[in-house]
Amino acid sequence: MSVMPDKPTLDGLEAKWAPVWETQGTYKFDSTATRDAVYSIDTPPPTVSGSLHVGHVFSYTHTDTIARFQRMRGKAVFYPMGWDDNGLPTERRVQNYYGVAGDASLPYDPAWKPKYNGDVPKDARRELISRRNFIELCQELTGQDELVFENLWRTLGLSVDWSQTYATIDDRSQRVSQKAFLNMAATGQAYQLEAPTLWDIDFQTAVAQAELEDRELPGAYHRLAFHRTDAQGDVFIETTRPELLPACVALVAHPDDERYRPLFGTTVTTPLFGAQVPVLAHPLAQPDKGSGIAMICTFGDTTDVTWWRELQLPTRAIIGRNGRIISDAPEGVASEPYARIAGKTTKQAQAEVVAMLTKSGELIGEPKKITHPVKHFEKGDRPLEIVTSRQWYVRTVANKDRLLEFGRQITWHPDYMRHRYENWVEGLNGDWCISRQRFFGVPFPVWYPVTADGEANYEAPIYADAATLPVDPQSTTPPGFTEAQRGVPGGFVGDPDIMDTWATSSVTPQIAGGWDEPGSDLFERIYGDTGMDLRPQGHDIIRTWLFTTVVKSHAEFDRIPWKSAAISGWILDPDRKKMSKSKGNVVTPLHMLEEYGSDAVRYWAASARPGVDTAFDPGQMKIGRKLAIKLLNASKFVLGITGGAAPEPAAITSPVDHGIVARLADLVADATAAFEAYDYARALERTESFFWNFCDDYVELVKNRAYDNDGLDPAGAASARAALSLSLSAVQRLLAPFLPFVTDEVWSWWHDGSIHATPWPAAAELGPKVDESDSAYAAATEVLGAIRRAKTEGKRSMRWPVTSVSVVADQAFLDAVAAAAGDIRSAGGVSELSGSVGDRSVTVILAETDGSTLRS
RNA sequence: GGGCGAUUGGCUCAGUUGGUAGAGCACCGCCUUCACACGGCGGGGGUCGCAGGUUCGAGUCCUGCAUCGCCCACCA
Repeated sequence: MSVMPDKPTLDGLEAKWAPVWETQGTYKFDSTATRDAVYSIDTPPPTVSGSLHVGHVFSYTHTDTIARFQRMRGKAVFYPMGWDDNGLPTERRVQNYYGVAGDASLPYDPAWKPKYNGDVPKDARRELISRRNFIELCQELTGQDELVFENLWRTLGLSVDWSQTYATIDDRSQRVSQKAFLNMAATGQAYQLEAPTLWDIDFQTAVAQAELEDRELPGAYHRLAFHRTDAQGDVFIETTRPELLPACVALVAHPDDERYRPLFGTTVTTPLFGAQVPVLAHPLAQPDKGSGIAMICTFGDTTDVTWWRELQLPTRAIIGRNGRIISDAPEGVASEPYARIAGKTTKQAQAEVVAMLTKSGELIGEPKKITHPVKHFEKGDRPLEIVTSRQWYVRTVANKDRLLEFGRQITWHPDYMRHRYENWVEGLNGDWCISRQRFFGVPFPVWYPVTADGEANYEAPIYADAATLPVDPQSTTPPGFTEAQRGVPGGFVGDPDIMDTWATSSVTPQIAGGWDEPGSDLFERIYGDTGMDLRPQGHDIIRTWLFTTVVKSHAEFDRIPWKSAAISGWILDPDRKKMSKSKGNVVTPLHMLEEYGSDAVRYWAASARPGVDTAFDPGQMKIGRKLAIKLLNASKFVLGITGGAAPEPAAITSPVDHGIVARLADLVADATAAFEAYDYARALERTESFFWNFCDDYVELVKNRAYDNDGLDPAGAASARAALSLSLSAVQRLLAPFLPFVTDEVWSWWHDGSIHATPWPAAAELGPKVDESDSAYAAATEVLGAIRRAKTEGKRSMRWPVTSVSVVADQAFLDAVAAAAGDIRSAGGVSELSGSVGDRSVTVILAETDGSTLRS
């Protein structure tokens, strides 16, 4: 127990209580609890290379209120924290922070040190360093970032068990990712394939469907003349990408399109490049697009890939991995015009092709300017291209039905978020490409034999032994080989790629739960046969993190990964635009916590309905701060009356006291049900509403009786004190998930031990519920309201005496008033209180003088 | 094109089995030392996006429409 200060304040409560929770292990997971006694949370690992913003504070607070509720309900809460330091965002941050770039061909230099530390001059050239040096820098910088994050989370009051942390690039995560991969490869759920792939020409890597986004870009329809080989004239197509003309392998129109039906099966010659291509029919061709007939290029977009595959067309690839036109013309394409675009970017090539077409007269009319959606890698700047490459894939399309069924098995909060998932799964048009041609990530635990003629044989991958994980095939050798055999005929090569960041994030339950750790039964306790309890996350990553986790859980366990998914909304600017850094309106979270106090910021976050996009609103934080201050003062006042004695429900005898307790019982039931349905916002709103009513009306009504200054009514005093104590205890605990700092402070004034380790209020502790008892309290409140109104209208203070109050009402109301008469007279300063039957009215007559002269 | 959500006082939002519209902020007025001026009390202010329908009765259920926002899609 700690001493109740004379002037309670919120200042310093974060610094006071966060260390206490740490040293007392308040949030430590009970690793002996069995699965049914555990509540496990698949915490989102924040991207440490990014900056924390109010959106993080917002959504992590939501999860924390749930964690705290479950803990008070008696569950052993497994609430870990992960750091997402894997992947491109970290690479980019390291490149900019240290002024370096990775180069896989360079040897490792153990003595190398970075020249800059976040102070890279604008004109500095990037120093090329080895992959291993680069990765060491990534680990160094993310280590620093993690400390900043942890500090913020502790200040915010997240009830995370800080002994349960992981990083998505640490050995454990790598081991789990690789083990999951090996298992999928063994069952055929993962496979490799040489095929056209979405490709980012700047990052020089394959990307997955889930990482695409459309961006509106200006473009133009170019009307081109293809020549019929039967000399019957020309066929006109419209294209936005004339530079792909040499990659054209066919024309295609809808099978029912009368205009082109006669042409099906014939051959035409491409303008400029003179290639012979067939005219074919396919139902994906849209008669109302352009001229209704399109050129198929290898590859302009994903539709081209579909046509190419389904019509079994040849390949004329002209775009290289760097986004430039490759040097050699494809088979059947005129080499002279091709030489003029070879080596150029697509943009330069387009200008050149248009110039040549104009000269040859095969460009009909002026290009028609349009804007159209173009596919981009969500983290990239230039449009994606499609290039043929060998990649690893995880099966999704073949499992659609099962994945949809899993989506229905998961309980979604709010429920309608389920549609996002279903929409995505139903729209899948290719398996999940999980390999990336990057540096910082989890390598594939795979080698390939090198044949006698020096080529890697991808058909016979050598998988790492699971017991040796994690492995980096670039620096370790497969069983039975020596390092000297690397890259030589008869030897081996390591798979050079790393996994998609989601390939690791999608096993966060396994990573956090120590799935692969010998001798650990943690995973059984937190996952077991049911999956974890909760996955909290944003709706923007349903198609990535949520979906891929379900995919992995399906592949490994054929089971949903968690019972519930709680989807948070976004933080919007006050003007309802999505908050973004580029607009310069991101508020620094730590500054915000310092300015308003952590409890106040948490109040703002918890006021938002689950899943609802919410405006950043300092006003709401001020209200939260007022609530916290009110709790300090009301607690001090009530404890001053009761002396901090434990509540004794049996002492409650007054109808007014029964009234507040009955309302309290309703509140407890309501808040509990709301929390069980993940509606923390409702639980908060109800509790807050009760609490203000308790302070403004109930406390005012009974405080004189509770003091019992003249000692005439000890039973009445005991009754009031018991109800005050009972209410205060319950309210403090009901607010604990939202305002952890101030509630532990006020709880410590009359209890040993943290409020956060105390049971959630239950109906049983409130004593037997007395029905109808609310009417005395309700009547008292109404009459007191009339008295206050009279004083306000008479421009008197609330302490001004009242000569008489006459209540006219039905008998039931009069009885209720009579039952509360003592409290009404005392609280209102009423000399005479009378009642008569009739239409309800309350007449208040104020005293002529306030009587202060008499008193003195 | 398909899907989802939102639309309630100036602002931000509640309104859970359909029963005469609520809160906070803002605004106006009143009240100061005895829990709280980081306070208390009171007041004004809304035909609940529009149009139909079901019902004794609809902010609440059904249909259609409008506006805004988001997700998805094979937009040559």
